[in-house]
Amino acid sequence: MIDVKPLRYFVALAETRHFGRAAAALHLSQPPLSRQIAALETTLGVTLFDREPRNVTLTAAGERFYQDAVAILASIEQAAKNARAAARGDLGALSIGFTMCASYSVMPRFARAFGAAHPDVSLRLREVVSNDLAAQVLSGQIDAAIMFQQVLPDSLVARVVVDEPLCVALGRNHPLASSACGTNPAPSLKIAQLAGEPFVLAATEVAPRLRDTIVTHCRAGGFEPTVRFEVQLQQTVLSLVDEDVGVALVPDSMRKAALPGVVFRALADAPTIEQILVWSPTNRNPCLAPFLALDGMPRAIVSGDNRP
Amino acid sequence: MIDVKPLRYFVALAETRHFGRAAAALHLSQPPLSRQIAALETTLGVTLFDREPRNVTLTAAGERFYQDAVAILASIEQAAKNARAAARGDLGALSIGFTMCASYSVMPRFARAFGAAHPDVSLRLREVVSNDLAAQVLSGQIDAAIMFQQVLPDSLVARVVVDEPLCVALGRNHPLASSACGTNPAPSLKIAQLAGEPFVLAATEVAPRLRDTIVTHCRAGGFEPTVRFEVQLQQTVLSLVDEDVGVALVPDSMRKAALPGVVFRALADAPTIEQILVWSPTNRNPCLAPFLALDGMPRAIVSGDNRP
DNA sequence: TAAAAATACTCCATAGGTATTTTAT
DNA sequence: ATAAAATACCTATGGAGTATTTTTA
Repeated sequence: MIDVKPLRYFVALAETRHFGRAAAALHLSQPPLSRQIAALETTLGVTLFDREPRNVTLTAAGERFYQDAVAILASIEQAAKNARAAARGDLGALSIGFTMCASYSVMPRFARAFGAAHPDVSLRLREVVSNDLAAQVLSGQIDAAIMFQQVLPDSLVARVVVDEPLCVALGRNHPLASSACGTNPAPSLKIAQLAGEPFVLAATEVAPRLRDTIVTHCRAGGFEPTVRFEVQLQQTVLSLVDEDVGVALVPDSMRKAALPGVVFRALADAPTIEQILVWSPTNRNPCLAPFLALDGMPRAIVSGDNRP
Repeated sequence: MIDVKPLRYFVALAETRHFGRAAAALHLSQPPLSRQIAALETTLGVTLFDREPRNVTLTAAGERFYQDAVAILASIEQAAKNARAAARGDLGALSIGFTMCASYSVMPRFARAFGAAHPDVSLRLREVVSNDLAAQVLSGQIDAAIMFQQVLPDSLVARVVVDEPLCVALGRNHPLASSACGTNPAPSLKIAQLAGEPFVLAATEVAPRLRDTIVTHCRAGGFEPTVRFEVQLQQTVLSLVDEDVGVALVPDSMRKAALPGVVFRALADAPTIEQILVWSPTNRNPCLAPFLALDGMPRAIVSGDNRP
């Protein structure tokens, strides 16, 4: 296998077409250059230069080899740069899993900020329905996840990235929806006003904390919510409210996902629901640290160390 | 600059993830492999492997460097192959200049045969009007030329590639054209029948031998041709005949370039005109020899040695 | 404790230097 | 005759081998 040194010598000679000057440019005396070139020609089994006492020229094979050699030397330089960039986290890939609810709150902001700061890192965004995100982070399938606040394995750490109030979603024809008309801003609803309404709720296994928060708030208002429909996604919650089959408490950012038949109203003394960014502190992906260090990334630490 | 040896060692280790087995695969003992990898990491300023006593794994930077290293090693192999192919004349470029007249005779055949036998040689075909082809071959602008037979500089060699009879080109309304009707094959014309006709001829400086041949043949038929129009290209000769402004003797292969108003007729005792392939015996382009050795390439040697 | 990588130390192959010869104009 | 590349010969760097130590699961 041809070595890099002969390639560098060859390129220098091809460019000067003079053994003495090429050797000088290489900080080398002339004889070793002659020997290296001769050895290279022997290895290739090809004459690269036509030598005349005052005229060294490339053969056709030499011309071709020159093009290739220059490209090879450049690609070696580039490989070193790439390795360093990858070690810094400036080059590579980062997989982020997130519940679809996050796509209305922090995810777009993170994606824009990270993409601008690290254009050579491929950000692989994985929307998921179920709540196996923590397991995926543990197994290394994804580098980080954004999900509703929940109890995590000890080996994972997390940070709150969203803490938003819940609001009320009502069908357009619901009596409490029309009471908003004409008033600006519409007055907050009190949770007690929803007593007896059929509720649309996310399933416990998908978003336990969200469901707990809603149920607890209803109880504080003096009633037990009637769970008419149980779904997985907040988007589906709204689709059902849109059909006027029930009411719901949803994260405020879901207002972005408004459907024609859905009216949102603020909730007095609204409880908040947190979304957290979860990762493994043993994660070796150098792209993760820059992601965690993003400008505008909330700092609140939920548990453990915040360094990967 | 990183050397090839460390790259090979790195790739072997990346693929086995085991210093001992990688060293064995490299026909090497383990310590030098450890040292080379450590030196590579120092050079790059990057950790490529996470070493645990029973588990060597690539870091993110290592994964990236592995991709690049494999590509580099492959491109070095390829460069060596390319150089050898270029030396054999299987890879490169060959410039052939030719008069446009040749594009109706041998050029297409040569191009097809050469392209099939040497798919990686770029055949650069240069159509020219004037007769400076010999000068271009001498100066190295083109590797070979196809032209009408003519006197050449001593330093060039040539070979006849076409020797074709002349035929008569007449306007459709010419009396001698209509006499062909109903007879198959049309009888040959005798040159004496063209006595007194206005002739369209190529200029002496463009195709001296062709012009000489025509004039000589007319004289043998007992008349001196009246040169009404003098042009550079045989294509233009036919355009003028098409307009019925004169008659012409043209190489038989020009029948392919028939225009609507042109009728061709064979000529009794037709003189022939040769086209030659010209090259410099000192030409260093390895692609030239395969071209000269093409199957179906006529062997007749006009002058000098036929080896470049 | 054991498998495996890192380190210590030695040796030799080879790259590079100096002096000289060869070569082709 | 001369510029320039090739060759001869010597030196020294550094890569590879053997033996040993260190590491951590």
